[in-house]
Amino acid sequence: MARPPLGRPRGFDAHAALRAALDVFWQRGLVATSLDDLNQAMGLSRSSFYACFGSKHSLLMAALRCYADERFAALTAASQTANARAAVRAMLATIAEVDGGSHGCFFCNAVAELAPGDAELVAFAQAHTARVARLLAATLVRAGCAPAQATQRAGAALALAMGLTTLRKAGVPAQVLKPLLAQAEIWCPGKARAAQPRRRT
Amino acid sequence: MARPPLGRPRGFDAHAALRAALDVFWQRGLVATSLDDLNQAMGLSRSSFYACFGSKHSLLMAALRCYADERFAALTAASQTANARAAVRAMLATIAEVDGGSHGCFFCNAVAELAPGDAELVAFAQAHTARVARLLAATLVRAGCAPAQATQRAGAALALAMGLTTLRKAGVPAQVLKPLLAQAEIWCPGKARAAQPRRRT
DNA sequence: TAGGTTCTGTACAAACCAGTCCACAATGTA
DNA sequence: TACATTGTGGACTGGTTTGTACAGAACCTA
Repeated sequence: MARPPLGRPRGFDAHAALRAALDVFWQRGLVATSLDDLNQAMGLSRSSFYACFGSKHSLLMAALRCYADERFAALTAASQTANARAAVRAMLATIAEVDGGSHGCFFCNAVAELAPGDAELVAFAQAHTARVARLLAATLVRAGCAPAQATQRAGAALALAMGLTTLRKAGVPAQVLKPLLAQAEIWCPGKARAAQPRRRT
Repeated sequence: MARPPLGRPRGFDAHAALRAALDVFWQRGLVATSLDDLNQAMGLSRSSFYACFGSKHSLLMAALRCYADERFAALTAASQTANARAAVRAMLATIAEVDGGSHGCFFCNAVAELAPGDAELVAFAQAHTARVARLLAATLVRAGCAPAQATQRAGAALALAMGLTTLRKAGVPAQVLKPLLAQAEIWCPGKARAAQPRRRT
């Protein structure tokens, strides 16, 4: 077992090609990107492309999975910050990608462009959304949030961060958006906020 | 003045056709929708289409403006609810379109699919986003929020509501999303919240 | 070196795309 | 009725789309 591959070996790195394809998809949009665009960016010919990736749609799904897994890994790392409140903050900043360019979140873009018409994509999006929400809720609990509230607060915080990526694409500058993320900290218990002076009116 | 139009009158209602086109764009995606799709839905031929709308892109922009204006009118109506807190709630529900289908928000979809490559769309998106945020901030102020904080809270609430539309497209059921909207009410001053028991730890 | 296996460049096919053109139909005015 | 003006149906164009076919190159084993 662990046989060396038979025949002529590939002249390219499939994962590097996938990353290149992801960038092109991200920049130009999913439907708007043609196979010629992709092959040019990946540096391979039509036959190599089809032999390796099968079709445009399966390449798209592979790129989406690649992106989502990368982001989830970054999210997991952020969630392990010692200070739980800082971990929540880091996670939300990671989701919102406020320091990224103005192309928004690739996952959100894919969902907005293809759902609900693409069943495979919706199934993946559902699963990915769920795991992110779970991780965020767990971190909120670690920050002192009651489990019963954590799910809803995690969902709201996730929506807030995702919405920021859309606002970024809509032309709102990053420096305007960045402070908005701090508004989510109101869902983290255990800290006094000058912004919330009254308890009851 | 007010001359009767010369020559043969149009055999269709341009605004109804625009609405039909909007629906097709919304359902299938912007780039993925072809002129044949559109003309079939609008019930008109290629020449009539080009005579009336000029190009696919200008039809798209017209549909987007139509949609945005309709939503902004609904938002304005919601903002005039007597009770300011209820007005905020109604505005957020309007933005999130939680009771709509699973095709999300057409405006968000358009931004996600075409920005930042489409300068005309980005310019419009920026302007529309700004007017919505302004209206929301003003309503927050009416609800008792300090003007200095209202802008940021309005931005955060807007992002939350927009994010919910993306989550909806990602396959999260509406009944899960709907209660998340209530989390935004934490930004409305003047109400006791059982969810925020401690002031300091 | 010989043979089996896998990659790759190019040509090709069939469908689809946005947009143009033109003959003709339908209207108002004189 | 004759004419000017505008809308409409359908054919047409030149280009692009995704996907396939095939001949040959590159590699491993024996």
